[in-house]
Amino acid sequence: MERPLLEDIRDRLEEFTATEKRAAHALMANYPMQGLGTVAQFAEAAGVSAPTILRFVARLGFPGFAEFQKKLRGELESQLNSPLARSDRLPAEPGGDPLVSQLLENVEETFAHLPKGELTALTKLLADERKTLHLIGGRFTDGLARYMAAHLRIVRANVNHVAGQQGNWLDQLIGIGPKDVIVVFDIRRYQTELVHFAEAAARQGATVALITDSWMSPVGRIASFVLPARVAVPSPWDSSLALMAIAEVLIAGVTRENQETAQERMRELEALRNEIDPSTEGRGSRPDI
Amino acid sequence: MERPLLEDIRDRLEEFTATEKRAAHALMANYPMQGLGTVAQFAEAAGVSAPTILRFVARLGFPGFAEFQKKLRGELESQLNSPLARSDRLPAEPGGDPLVSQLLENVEETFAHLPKGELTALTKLLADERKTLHLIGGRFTDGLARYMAAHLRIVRANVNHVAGQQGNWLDQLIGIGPKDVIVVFDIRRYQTELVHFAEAAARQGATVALITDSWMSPVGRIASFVLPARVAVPSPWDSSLALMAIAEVLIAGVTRENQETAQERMRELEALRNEIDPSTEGRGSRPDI
DNA sequence: GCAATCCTGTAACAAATATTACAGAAGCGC
DNA sequence: GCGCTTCTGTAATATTTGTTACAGGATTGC
Repeated sequence: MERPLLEDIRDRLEEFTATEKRAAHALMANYPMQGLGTVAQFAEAAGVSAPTILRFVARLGFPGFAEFQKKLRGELESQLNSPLARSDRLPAEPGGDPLVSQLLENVEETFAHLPKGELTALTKLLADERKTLHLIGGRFTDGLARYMAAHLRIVRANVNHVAGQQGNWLDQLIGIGPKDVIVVFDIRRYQTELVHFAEAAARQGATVALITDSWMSPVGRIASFVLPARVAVPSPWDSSLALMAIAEVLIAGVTRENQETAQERMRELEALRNEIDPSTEGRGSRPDI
Repeated sequence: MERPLLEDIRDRLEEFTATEKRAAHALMANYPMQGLGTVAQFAEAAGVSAPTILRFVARLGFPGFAEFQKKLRGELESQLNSPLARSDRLPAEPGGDPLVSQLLENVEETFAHLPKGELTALTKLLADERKTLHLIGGRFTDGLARYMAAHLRIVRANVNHVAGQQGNWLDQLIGIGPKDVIVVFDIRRYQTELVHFAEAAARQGATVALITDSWMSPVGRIASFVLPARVAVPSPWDSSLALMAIAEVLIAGVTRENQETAQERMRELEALRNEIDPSTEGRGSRPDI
């Protein structure tokens, strides 16, 4: 991240003219709000003329007042979106809804108790491009497997989402062996088909990783990695939110492990996309894929 | 001290017109920064015209945009000058993984800003069994649509997940009309196909509900319900966790609204299951389906 | 079905703001 | 002390922004 403008101004104070110093002091005294009004307001607060403010801003390296304000806004937005700032703005109870509170607590508790070594080891395994990944979920968790596969196949090769009719899953066991990794999402009610699939894959030498609830899917018996999540909420349903959070952390971890390959693949995808639809070029700063 | 404008807006949401609601959502999603730019910028973010923003501001009780901005500036200055905010300006080490912290913040922030009335109204609409629900997502959010559909079709009839090749989506527009509700999951990069599908459905009289990110999918222009979620995390990816949390709250809400019908359907499903596989009977205390 | 009312966007206009040109003052070097 | 350079504010201009008028579409009530 770029250093805050405030630090830059403080370091360069001695190179300013007398009136530029007054502008700098006025800004520092009420940072960043003083710079977010008009040139005239800033000038009045500093006791100088409007063109002097513009010269000050130009000396800081901005082509115009608008760019200067853009920088201040960016800093302010980052600050406002930090955790501490947010707690000051609203009551501590997010919405006061017990369901929402429990959802948050589930995610929080899940990561508080998740073995870091297990998470790190699984991340590295999933980042290993010599392996082929197969992601599979049950009736309610297939969306998570699908979500994770959609992301991983962008940052690495050989990612397969085991989809379609459950009766056809066994077809996809053909050729599975020690170079394969099976990632299973399975929460109550555990699905017998998932257990069978995972057991068969393990017999053929594949590594099995399980993302499940606290009561442990039967797949846990043969899995090399088990990541349990809190799913209980005041509702007739179990919540998959914490499993989703685990999936996102794994996705981010694999992307970080394979940073160069990931960026290469994203560029290729972007190039393909621009061939198909050039109007989407240059939309955002993060990987627009 | 005067109550924050944010709370005032949230409480008065139901008295706003459709476009004023969009202005309110846009402001709430990026409060207060969204209101500190120009009328044109605010209008673009909300997907409405500049005069609509001025009408919105007038309805809030401000004689002009300048007074509205003055109010926002005052709140922001108070916040920046509070001890908590000042301590945030110092370097701080977040406890634990910054990614996990941000995931939690996103969910927390999403529900802190989510309008309760909007959420309640959408829950009731989704619970209305005279309606047919169609859930649709993009490349990364299809899993969420799938997840929500898998739950809803257990507690009510007439739930359709719009799946398959995007080229075939238009087929599913046949027969869609005022009795249909389209639930769209769309985050950056917004998919043109989703926009087209939603626009076509709206033209045919369907109600459109959008679950999106803070920057508002273009679907927001024609949606009757908009639920924005925080998606930014310290990763090359956007996070869908907060959208997932919204989906879970809606699922729980619809289940609560249709409690008797839901229990009836769950019993029927359990009976069907026991005909096929009696060994699973009586496994758990919650609806085992 | 029609009239009245409300909502909304477009276009035009008024007002505000950012920027530039220019001239006077101040400072510095010879 | 003078000439040159730099600094600075005023005024003018260009540009941007806020606001209003108006017209078309949607909604509602009779």
